Formats: sequence, C-alpha cells, structure tokens
Amino acid sequence: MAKSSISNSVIRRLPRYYRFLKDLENNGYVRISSRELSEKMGLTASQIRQDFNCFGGFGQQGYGYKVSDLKEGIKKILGLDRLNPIILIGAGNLGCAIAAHIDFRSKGFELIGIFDADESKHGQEIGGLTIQDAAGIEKFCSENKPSAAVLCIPKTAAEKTVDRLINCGIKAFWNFTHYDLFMDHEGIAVENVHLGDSLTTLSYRINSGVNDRRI
Amino acid sequence: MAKSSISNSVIRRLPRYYRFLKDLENNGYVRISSRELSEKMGLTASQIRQDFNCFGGFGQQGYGYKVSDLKEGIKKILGLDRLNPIILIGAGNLGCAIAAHIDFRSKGFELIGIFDADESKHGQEIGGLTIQDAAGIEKFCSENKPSAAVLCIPKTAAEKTVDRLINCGIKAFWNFTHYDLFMDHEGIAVENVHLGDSLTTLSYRINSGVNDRRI
DNA sequence: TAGATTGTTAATCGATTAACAATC
DNA sequence: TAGATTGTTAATCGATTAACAATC
Repeated sequence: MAKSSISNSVIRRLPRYYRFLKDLENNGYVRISSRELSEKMGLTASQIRQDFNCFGGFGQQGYGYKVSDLKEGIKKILGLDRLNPIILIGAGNLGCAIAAHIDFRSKGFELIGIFDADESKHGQEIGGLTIQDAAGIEKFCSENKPSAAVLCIPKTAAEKTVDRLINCGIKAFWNFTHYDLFMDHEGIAVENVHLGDSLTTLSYRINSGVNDRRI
Repeated sequence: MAKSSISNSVIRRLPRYYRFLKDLENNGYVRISSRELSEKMGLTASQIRQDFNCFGGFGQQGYGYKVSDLKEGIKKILGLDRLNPIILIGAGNLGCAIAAHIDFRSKGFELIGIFDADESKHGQEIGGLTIQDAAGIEKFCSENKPSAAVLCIPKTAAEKTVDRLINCGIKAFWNFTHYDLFMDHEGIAVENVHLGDSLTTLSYRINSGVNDRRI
C-alpha cells in the first residue's frame, strides 16, 4: 500500500537506489532480492522492503524485484522523466565546474542559462552556454520560465538574489552559498549543499577516531 | 556531563553551530541563550542544549552561553585547531574548483599537493600548487605524510586509487566520485559527497511538491 | 531575592529492525 | 507442492521534544 507522505530519510535514499539499479541493469541483472541488494548497498533487507513499499508493491513474493521495473518506478518517483529548466547564477570557480561537471539531464534538469554580475565574464562559453549579464535575469526568466536555480554566488549576495529569483518564478534552489537558505515561502524547495560543513565533519572524525560508515 | 559517544546527527550539526557562532561573534554578540540561537538556526532550544551537553557544560545557568567560549569549544571538538595535510587527486573541472574554492585551513586541513594522471596537466598551477604526475603519489606521501585525500577522479579509477592511497597511509577521504566508498578498513574515515544525489532529491521535491525545511 | 536559563531526566515521536503470514 | 521472498505488522532503537529542578 502506498504511503501518503514520504519521510525525508527515504527520499535521501532514493537517488542511491536508482544509481545502484542502473548499475545492476547495466551488469545484466534481471531480478534482485531485497537481501541481495542489501548486501551490495550496505543496508538491511528490511529497510529496503519498507522503503520500496512506501510507493506500493514493486516486488513479487517468492521472486524478488524486477530490476528494470523497479528502476523505472523510482525514476518516475524522482521526477527524472521530466526535464526542469534550471539556470545557474555565479560563474566563478565552483559555478563553472558545476556547469561543466554535473549531468543535469540525468538528474531531471536542463541547464538553460548561466549568469554572472562580473562584466569581464560575459560572453565566455561553458558547456555550450554563454555567460550572460546578471542584469538580464528577469527578462530571461519571463521568456524561458526556468523553474529552478543553482546558486554559486558569494554569501553576501545570496539573500537579495534569492528574493529576486523568487520574483522571477523560481521554485527550487540548489544552494552552494555559505548562506543557510531556509524557506518560509510556501512551495519553494531548497537543497543546501554545504561543502565546507562536509569537510569539517571529516576533520572531526580524523581527530576523534570515530568513523562513520553511513553513506 | 560529557557523553562518551557522539551520535552522527549531532556531529552533522556541529559545523553549522560553529558557523553561526563565528557570525554572532563578528556581529558583536557576547552571550546568547539557547532560545535565541534556536530562533536564528531553525532548531529547538531543547535540541541545542542537548547537543552542547554532549560535550559537557558550556553554559551558565541563568545566563546562557558565552559566544566566544562556545565557539572556541566547538572549534576544538571539530579539530579545527590543527591542520591535517591533505592531497587532491584529479585536477579536472571539479578538482580544480575545489582546490581554488574551498578554504581548507578554516576546515582543519592544509592542501599540500594536487595530482592528475593526465600528462598535459602537469605543471599547471592552481591556488599556489602545481599539478603533479599521479605516478609520484607514493614518493610524495612518504616524504610529506598527508593524512587525507580529496577524490575528484572518475568512478572507474576510484577503487584502485583508494587502495593505493591507503597503502600510502591516507586515513580520510573526501570522496566526490560516483563510487560509493564504504570503509571496512578500520580507522579510515570517509565523507561521500554525492552532488548528483543532492540534485536528484531536488527534482523529487519539485515534482512531489514536498519541500524540506531541513538544513 | 526574583528572574532567567541551563543541565538533565522523562515523554514522545519517528525510523529501523525483526518477525511472520501471505503468496508467487 | 516446497521454497523463496515479499508486504506488512509488531518490537526495538534512537533522536527529538517537553518539563522542571538546579543554580547563576
């Protein structure tokens, strides 16, 4: 029976299930049991069955899960059968690397514009897109209706830029700034990526000797 | 009373506490109560007091917490009063951006070497360091004893490289590859950063309309 | 002293694990 | 059919929240 509201813990595991299932399919797996998958992923079989059952029965009793059905099911749940137009704000080191390195399409997005306030960058090309003047964001959005934005700007510019982008109809933020974006705005999704915090926990674990097998 | 083993949930919140406390100090705060901090951070006061008490009493009853004492306390807990030498493997888009963009020192690390297998990159400079031939990793490690490594290499190279680095004495990995590194090796710390998974959850939340105020 | 706020215990909530009946 | 494995309920575990006595 499908659950009405999916917990955050489950949502965070879904992309990883999807990755593993793609891999299994590429390696010729047709079926897999929760036990076998649990061994490969370092989870319990029980958890895997609970997780999949949030979305209704994917499996067959006595048989297991059909890899490609399950993969396609999760793909749909994750919304990866659509492409959300996304823009990137801030074409510094990190912004450019994200633009060039991330495969947006396989994650449900299409990168359609890159913006920077720095004039000297305008016209430069990254991954097939030309860096545009940030002054033109409003015009671009009204014409192209992106639904999401990647923020690779300095902390100081974050708050203002977010307000501006919300006014332009942006509904989701992938936030790499050092500014903690918490969304009181109803219906706005935020994913804060704090690379610095991630590295800091590693410092803690080196020094405390505790290591975390969690993935 | 200080707790013997700190839960992962707490560890993940520590860097964020530290950031907020640095900010508060810069803004002239001398003291802060758990209630006031809870409002700024979007947590409950109860949780904050529980978290800080894992490490023994930082506060004063009736008064609150001294911002600079608390900040320094957490800094020490996180091991940020030391610098762990770290090397970066893979000087592609992402690797170069990480090298240039991350402030390693404030996170308890010092970047001391960058390596790439691609000959055409050798000798290039990034953030004051010269890209070296990956063939020289062993020699470099035996001379400079780095304790950690950033992995910005393709998935296919990940497993072998990790084995190699463990043989070189590396004790901690900041892993940006698409390879899920789980560490059976005792005493090795791993922090997997799956940027793709992070973006994928955003796709889910756009499509499901659920947005997550968690940070 | 009275007021404020911590440290800490107890209660609640949620997530994970275990168990097993249903069924392929 | 017998064996395997799911879907699902129940038990356990851990994390968060609430409450309040201690105390500055």
